[in-house]
Amino acid sequence: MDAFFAAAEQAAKPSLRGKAVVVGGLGPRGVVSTASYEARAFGVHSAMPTAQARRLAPNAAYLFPRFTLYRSVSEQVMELLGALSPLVEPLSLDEAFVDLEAGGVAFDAASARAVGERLRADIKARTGLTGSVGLAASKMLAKIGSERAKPDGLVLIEPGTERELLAPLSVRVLPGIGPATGDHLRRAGISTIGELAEAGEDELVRLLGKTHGAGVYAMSLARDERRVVAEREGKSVSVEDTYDLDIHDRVRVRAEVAALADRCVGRLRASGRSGRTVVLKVRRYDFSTLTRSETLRAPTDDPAVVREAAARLLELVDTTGGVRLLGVGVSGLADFTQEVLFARTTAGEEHAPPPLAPAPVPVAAPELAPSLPPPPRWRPGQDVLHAAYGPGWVQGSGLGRVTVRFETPYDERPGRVRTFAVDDADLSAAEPLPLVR
DNA sequence: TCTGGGGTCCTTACGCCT
DNA sequence: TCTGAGGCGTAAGGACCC
Repeated sequence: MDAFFAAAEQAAKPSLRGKAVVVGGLGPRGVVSTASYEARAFGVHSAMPTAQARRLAPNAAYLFPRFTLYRSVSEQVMELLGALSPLVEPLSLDEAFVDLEAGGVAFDAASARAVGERLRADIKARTGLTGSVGLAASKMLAKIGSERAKPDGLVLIEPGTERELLAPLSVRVLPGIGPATGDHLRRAGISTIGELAEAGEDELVRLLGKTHGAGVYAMSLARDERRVVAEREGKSVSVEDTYDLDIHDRVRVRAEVAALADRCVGRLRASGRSGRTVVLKVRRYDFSTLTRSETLRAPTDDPAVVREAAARLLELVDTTGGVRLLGVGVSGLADFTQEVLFARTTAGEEHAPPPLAPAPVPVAAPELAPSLPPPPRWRPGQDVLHAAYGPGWVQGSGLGRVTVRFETPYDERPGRVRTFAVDDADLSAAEPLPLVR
């Protein structure tokens, strides 16, 4: 999908169509998730601090992400992909690999192109948004093709033309070559994919290590044998928060870690899984990041167990000077719940692991501890419903007032703007409307 | 007012076991 | 009994991706 979050917001909000839109964190430490193409013209791009974006594009609309909307659009698109092939591998909400051969819908360049164009039309009709398609013989080339197809295009890489196409491109277009590896290679005098191929496998292995070097060399020759795999199971679950101001108070740090542990377990349980390794992440005032982890004797989904492990890990780290980020994660995921696991071990195993301390055998599902106070009520971009004026979205709020624009995805023209007291009884939060009726 | 949140994978180091 | 190689699990950090 092209500029996915920003495009979805423009589709939802007629007044933003054709305008610079920036979606991301809006706090003092926020970063840009997605900039509309109009905003990119000002130099705004993903991962840029929002503060910097505001300097470059002060008149753009700045919106919080609305993941429920993006997820529902994503599901619609994935459904269309599923109709093409049983082999669909989602990479994120807005990107997926599809094995057209396995779907039996394409057998040559012409039929693949036809399928791609029909898919783009279907995506547009179903979601109102544009997507780009890359067609090629491997994942790597399909991905490079789709990048070159953006926005709103299709690129087919003919078999046999791959190396010629890759040779002049920057090494940075290859998946797995980021800023660090890119710099590393540049210092070795390698900046294009052609130079990568010329350098040879031995040299790349020497520069980048065995796995990475060999992988990068293969890609430079357009060799990529990775299969499209559907339904990959997640391997970890984590939750983290960056605070607007560094936290210095150790008591407060402990409280935040406990709350994060509960949120993490909430998500773990929602996915019906349990985990064995608890990870605490701390980013200090100077942006140095460290992790501490502890592996339990058995997987757990008990909030108290995770909370206590995280608390123990916190005691291993020095937070004087302040912390800007805290995170709690669980990895080593298993499908067994603790109850099932203990039922198994007590049933017959000779060397059943001793129970965790504290004894984790839950009688009833333990309750999650209450979390911290919710964030401010009205966030830019948020959907609202007014008793008299109907559906709209929050343009901004402050000084006890909230400004709302009343318009829906189905309007052709921008809607009216009105301002209310933040606690106006007629105004309530609402769910996003579908982009297409 | 520099630098999010959710992930994956790889490398290195170390202790332990065979 | 000593020594070494190799495998494995664990821990920590870093690169990368969207």
